[in-house]
Amino acid sequence: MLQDKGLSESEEAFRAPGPALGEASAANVEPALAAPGLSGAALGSPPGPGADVAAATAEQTIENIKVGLHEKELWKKFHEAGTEMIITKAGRRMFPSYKVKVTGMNPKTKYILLIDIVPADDHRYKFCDNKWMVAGKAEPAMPGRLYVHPDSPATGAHWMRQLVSFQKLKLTNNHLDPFGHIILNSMHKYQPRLHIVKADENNAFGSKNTAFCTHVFPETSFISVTSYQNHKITQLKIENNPFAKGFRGSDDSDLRVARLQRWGCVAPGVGDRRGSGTWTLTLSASSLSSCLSSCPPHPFSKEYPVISKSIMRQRLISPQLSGTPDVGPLLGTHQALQHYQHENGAHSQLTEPQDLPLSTFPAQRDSSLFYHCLKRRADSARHLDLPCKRSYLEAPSSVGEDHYFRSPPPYDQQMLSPSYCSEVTPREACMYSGSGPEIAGVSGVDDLPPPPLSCNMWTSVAPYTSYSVQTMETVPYQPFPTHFTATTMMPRLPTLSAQSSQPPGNTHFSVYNQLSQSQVRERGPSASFPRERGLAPGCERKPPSPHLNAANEFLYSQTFSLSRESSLQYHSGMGTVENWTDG
DNA sequence: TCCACTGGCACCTTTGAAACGG
DNA sequence: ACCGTTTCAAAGGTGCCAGTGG
Repeated sequence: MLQDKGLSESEEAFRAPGPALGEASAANVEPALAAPGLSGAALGSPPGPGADVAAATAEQTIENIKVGLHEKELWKKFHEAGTEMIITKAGRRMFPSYKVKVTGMNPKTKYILLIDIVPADDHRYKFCDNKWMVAGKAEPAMPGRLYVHPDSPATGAHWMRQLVSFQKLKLTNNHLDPFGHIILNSMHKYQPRLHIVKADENNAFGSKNTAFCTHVFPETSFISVTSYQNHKITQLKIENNPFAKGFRGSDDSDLRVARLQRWGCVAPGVGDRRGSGTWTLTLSASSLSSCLSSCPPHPFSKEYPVISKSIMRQRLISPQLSGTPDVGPLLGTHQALQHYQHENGAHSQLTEPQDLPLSTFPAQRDSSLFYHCLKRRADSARHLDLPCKRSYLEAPSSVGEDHYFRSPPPYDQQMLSPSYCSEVTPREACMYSGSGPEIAGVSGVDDLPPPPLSCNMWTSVAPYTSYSVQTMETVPYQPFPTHFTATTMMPRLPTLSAQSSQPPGNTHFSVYNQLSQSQVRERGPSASFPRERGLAPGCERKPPSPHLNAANEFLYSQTFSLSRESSLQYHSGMGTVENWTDG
């Protein structure tokens, strides 16, 4: 299902100017790729000598896949300021957009790449005193959805040929979103995760080599907002997003604002390009004129940073900002504080996020690397039979994006979920959901009844911080003997992780999964699940490909497969763990 | 009164079809 | 007829802002 559009999108992203891939990706050059006949350049072209290719690809398993975050430096900039993502009813793209460079895939094997966004914690936030503070307990999570890359499934060669761009992913706060956008709660913190699922036609889900891996880049975490709270984020967006170019200060009025700003003359009312601003003019005409005349003219350059209206406005609002004579010292102080916290591990002692700016949260994970591999051994291909997932959507075909799926819910909340489809509304936005019985079977928790599937069960997505893990600077392959989920196991690294020697920018989490043979055997027949009940016309009109269904169901099932002991797997490795449950 | 949220706006980039020329 | 380039309009992505409602 290679879509030209998606391909061009990826190609465009690959050619787009900007920071190169982060160090993490640079380090992700796989030995397999360096094998004779399989150089990186050769991946996108017909392979070299067959023997070499065969030898190289034989070693390329799911755990060898490396993912590098594109524009890592940009992400880090946002991260340091506390990334915010606008969510709207109609859906808003993420910026920076999620783009990755993938290496280490088998060029001939088909993979599905998908993203889900899970709560980073169970707090609701508010922006107070120029920093994010906890404002209470999180609201029930929105129905989890997956965004499957439109190129999926595609061969490893395809994915590795160019950047994989998820820039068309959209976020919404509309609980009844009919477009399949990822639904989030405003003022909550989230963590995007990338899943790579093996989906080769000759090796589909259920075959003995089925596996998937999950990659988490802590610097991509963000707080969802309906309007920007932090002016630094606004400014970063304006400066870096081409679509926001219209808000870059480039005319005379903004020049004047910048000039005023540089000399400490805050003059609300100037710089409004459309004349529709409502700033209160606090400077007299004479003082304004004085400021203007006393400020030296300057060209736009980095030396004279552009000051947008948003900065002006927010500085006026914020007492801390309004008295600041220059943007430089302001930002410098903020960054210096963050630097201090990082350098001294100060934030590692702060257990109450209320006291922390957003930027300090991710830093707790920045210095740590989580990596795990789990071989999946399945002797049955029963779950290969993946009928069309039910759809609760009656979206027009033009907007029926089959690359959106429901995201796997957390294990613990699934178990507490009410019955399936009990409160499904016609416009319920989940496009395709997974199925239940096999999921329950996979869980391996035999004493627990299969969780009745319900849309309600998706209304809660556990924070990926539900389980703590230790710092792991090395990334050994480590088989998981028991049930495992990528959804709920996203670790909150212990606070001491900030003291790790691992550079923050070099780390991300990778989780590799593979079911045990016995687990698959215990799976009940898929047919036992009433999939077709409540099937919406939209599903029939545009059913997802079996691969996408499989991806969804696979991840879905992995969610259910978590058992308590699985979280203990995080104990293995280096480092210490204070506690394993999120208090 | 506060503040999260919404819809409309202007500005901009992107995209794709049409027009044009070699 | 084909191909490559240019032009242009529509579509869509931005942040801003006044208004709304809980």
